[in-house]
Amino acid sequence: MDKLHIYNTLSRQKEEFEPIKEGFVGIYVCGPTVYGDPHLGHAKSYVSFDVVIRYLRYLGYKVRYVQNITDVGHLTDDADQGEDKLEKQAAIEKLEPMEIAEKYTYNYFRDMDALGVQRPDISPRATGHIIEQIEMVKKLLENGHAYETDGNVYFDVSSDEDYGKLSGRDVEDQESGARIETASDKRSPEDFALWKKADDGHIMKWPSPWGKGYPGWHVECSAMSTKYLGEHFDIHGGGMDNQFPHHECEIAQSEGAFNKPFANYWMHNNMVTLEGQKMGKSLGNAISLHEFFSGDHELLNRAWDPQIIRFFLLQSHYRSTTDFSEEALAGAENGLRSLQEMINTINSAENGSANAYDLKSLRTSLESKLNDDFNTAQAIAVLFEELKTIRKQINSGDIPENIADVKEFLRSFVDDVLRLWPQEDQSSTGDDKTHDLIELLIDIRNNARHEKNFELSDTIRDRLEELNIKLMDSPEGTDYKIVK
RNA sequence: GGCGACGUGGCCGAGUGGUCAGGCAGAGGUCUGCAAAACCUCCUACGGCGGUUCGAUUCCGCCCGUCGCCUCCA
Repeated sequence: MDKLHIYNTLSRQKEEFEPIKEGFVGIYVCGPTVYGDPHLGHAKSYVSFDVVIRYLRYLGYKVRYVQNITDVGHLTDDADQGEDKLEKQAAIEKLEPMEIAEKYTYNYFRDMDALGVQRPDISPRATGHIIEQIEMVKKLLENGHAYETDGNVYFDVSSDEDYGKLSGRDVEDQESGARIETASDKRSPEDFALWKKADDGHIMKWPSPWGKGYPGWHVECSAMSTKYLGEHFDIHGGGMDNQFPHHECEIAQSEGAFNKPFANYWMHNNMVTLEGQKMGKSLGNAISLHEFFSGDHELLNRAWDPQIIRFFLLQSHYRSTTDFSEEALAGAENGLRSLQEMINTINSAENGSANAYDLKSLRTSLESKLNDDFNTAQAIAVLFEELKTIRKQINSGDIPENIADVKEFLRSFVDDVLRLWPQEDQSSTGDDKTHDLIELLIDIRNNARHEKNFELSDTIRDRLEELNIKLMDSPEGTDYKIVK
């Protein structure tokens, strides 16, 4: 595809992307509720959208990326009965709710940084936008889409003909089988809370025209996306599990308050399983990202470099489910290393004089893959094939005359967009003394080899390998690399 | 019960109505004192049963299975 196409959940098909304002993209992605450490599901979602953002920028768009931090209003249970997740965790950890929010916001960014996820341009907190949320609720009341009962304000779903258009649901069909525990003051079970009255035990509460209370979960996204991206913007993203009810409610609120379309394109990433099973605390397999990075979990045999997890995720499509297992990750690790070896070889090639490599077709081919709803899996396949070809040329001594352009392009694509560039100068690599010492040992070993003292030469090689220093002989001499 | 997605070779995973995904693992070979790396070659799958078609893994129907949502979740 020569133009960017995005699968739009609203239409259930791929559509050519056309921004509202030429050259600019406003995108909102649902962020985390900060009451626990991020896990593989977060990784899938935010790595997926990271590539979306990076690729939009690569294409030359000026992007404003907004991703909320939910620190109030998200309930543990039924939207009417549950406890606030932050307050519940605060009780467990014996901390203030805002301490919980700070702690897990910190952990969230720490782990996302490790995965190479670019930070959003704006990370608005729900608690920092109570006024905006109250204003939004007032508008909905004025427009007849909401009603107040005894300090609670609910959205009146029956007032919105379009309700269900995103998730393809028909409100009337939802009753049977679903657990219904309607709060007594709601007119209809599908109505949802915009503002909740706080009882005395509630810590996080604010004054409002309806008394002291706190905002409903869905309204924060409507209020904050509007504040930073406008009432009508380009792309809204999030996990598939949020399609209903969260995103459906956002649309209802925003379109009900402003009487204009909300987001043009809705993107949803698919879910993650672990060894074929859904992850969940009750199943005992909810491993946090931090535990993956450190290997510190009883279900894990070893630590997994964040970049391996990123690569593994990008090898599948964001709209497919991803099943994690250590076996699959090990395969991904070898694949990633081999890809990065190719990049290193190409990147260290000197200027050449052989026929130019057809960079334009590589570029076109890679772009066409990402233009097709961000098909990173195919883009990576193209990279494997093409980089292998380039390396072959370099190894045979025919370095293309445009090798500098090739390097520059790889930087912009593999590093800036996919973020799979080889990690440079890790730990001991950059140390000059270490380098000199290894070279010294290589010299000694090569002398031994000339004298056919293979016992000594092999000892040197084996002992270095024990130190994770791998020697590679070639007709041009001996090279080494430090492996992790 | 309702809505939706999916089922690809040992593993992970794209994709398509009729020549190829790709990666990992494995096998053989070239090179090497040996190994590693690199290079060459091989391993040719599409849940089951029907239907449409000259031809289906790709379209349709049914069945089986897995997963998601319908209630908090990326």
